[in-house]
Amino acid sequence: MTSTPWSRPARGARGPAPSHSRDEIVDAAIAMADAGGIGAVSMRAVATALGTGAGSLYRYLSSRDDLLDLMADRAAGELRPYPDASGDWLDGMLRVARRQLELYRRHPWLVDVLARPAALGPQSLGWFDHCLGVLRPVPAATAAKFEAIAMMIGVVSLFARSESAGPPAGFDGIDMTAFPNLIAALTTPPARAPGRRDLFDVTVSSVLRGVLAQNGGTATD
Amino acid sequence: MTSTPWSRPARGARGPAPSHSRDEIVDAAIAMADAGGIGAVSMRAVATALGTGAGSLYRYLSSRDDLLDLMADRAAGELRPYPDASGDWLDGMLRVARRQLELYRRHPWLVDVLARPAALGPQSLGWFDHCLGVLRPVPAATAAKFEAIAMMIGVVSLFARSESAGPPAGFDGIDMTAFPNLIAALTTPPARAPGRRDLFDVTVSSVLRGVLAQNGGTATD
DNA sequence: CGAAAACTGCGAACGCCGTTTGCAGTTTAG
DNA sequence: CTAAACTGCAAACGGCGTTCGCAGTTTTCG
Repeated sequence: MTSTPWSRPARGARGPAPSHSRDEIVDAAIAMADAGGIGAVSMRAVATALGTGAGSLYRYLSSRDDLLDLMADRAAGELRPYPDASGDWLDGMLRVARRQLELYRRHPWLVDVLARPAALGPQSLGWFDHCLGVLRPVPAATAAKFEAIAMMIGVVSLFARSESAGPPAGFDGIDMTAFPNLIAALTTPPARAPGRRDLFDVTVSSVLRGVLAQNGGTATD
Repeated sequence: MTSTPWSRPARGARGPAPSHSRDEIVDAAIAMADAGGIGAVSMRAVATALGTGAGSLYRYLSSRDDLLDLMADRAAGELRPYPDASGDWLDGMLRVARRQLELYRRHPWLVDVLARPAALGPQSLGWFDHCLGVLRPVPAATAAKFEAIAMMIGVVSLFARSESAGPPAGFDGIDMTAFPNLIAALTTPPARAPGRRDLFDVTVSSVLRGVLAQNGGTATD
């Protein structure tokens, strides 16, 4: 029913050879997303870049969501090779998180694609498997590890989003006198540029420690 | 140029009295979003619910984004009255965070609306002001407090998103033998339902402590 | 008072989107 | 050699946000 793109073969065995391929389409789509955001990735635009019509893409993909899933998994492949998993598990996860943040910086559209319910592909699963390997020495339940990884993904995407977002819109036409704390905060000059990298490490570490430290690994694992 | 809905008057002073109002439109839009998600809020659908045409809404709103901003600020108003700000600041922020999570549960579309660059309205600013008040006793720089609040918003939205999201899609057509850690994790029976509330509190506390504890409040504030 | 200006609602239209469909041509299976 | 299964492609469908023009209503001002 709800088949993922990886469960369907790339082509049949009867007709003429296809002029394009899934990989080629995904390449073009990623290039457009890198340049103009995920909103620039329309079936018509991708098809035009490939010199064909929008409807022709449906010979290779079952929907636009399908394409986005393929794009996400392709991008996840860029996380290879995975950082060293030996040593302290927290350091290992921090290396993973930093590498993931770099990926989000390289492909800001990934944040939007992952915010939507997505089908996991082999690259994403491989990355997930690596994370579980890093967390192997941690004496926590499996469910807790899953949640820790999910939270790490979320925190990384939060940083990526805040980096690519502009300053908050101005407060035109709003009476500010009712917000004394806000006025006080905004009128004080910004002390200095906060260490973004430190904040990232601190936050990721805090979340991982918080989620995984609540109790020992009972049950099965 | 990029005027917010709050900087534009609700109506002029010359023509006939309007048949509708911004509040009425926002009410209808929120009702539709609660029922069918943010995707169900189309200009045509909202207009139909009000017994008029899609184009007529542009007498009250300058765009659909405008409507979403108004919806978000209306929802933020539901956070009033704000929880007690006295006592330990971490407890105070936890109360704020829990109340915010309840709001997200009541209006799941809020997560999607806030993920997009939004214009802050008076209700949102009032809530922000309250947060700054709770954080007043914390000896940290203003920028750090802003980042702490932003991170708290992000973490709360992560929890809200994970609650409303279904289980991850199956792995049809993917060779699993390459992911030994994943297999091991999936074949172990789930120990027991994890304490979601505890996880929420722990995570929010971890993030706030992590972001705000890195150094004393130097500089001006 | 009367004319001009500024507003109102509204239906039609524009350009974009994802997707479906039908048709003509090509390759393979039996 | 026929029939099935595939290919590319252009047209069309329904939906979207938004714009535009028109007719009617209310206010302002000479």
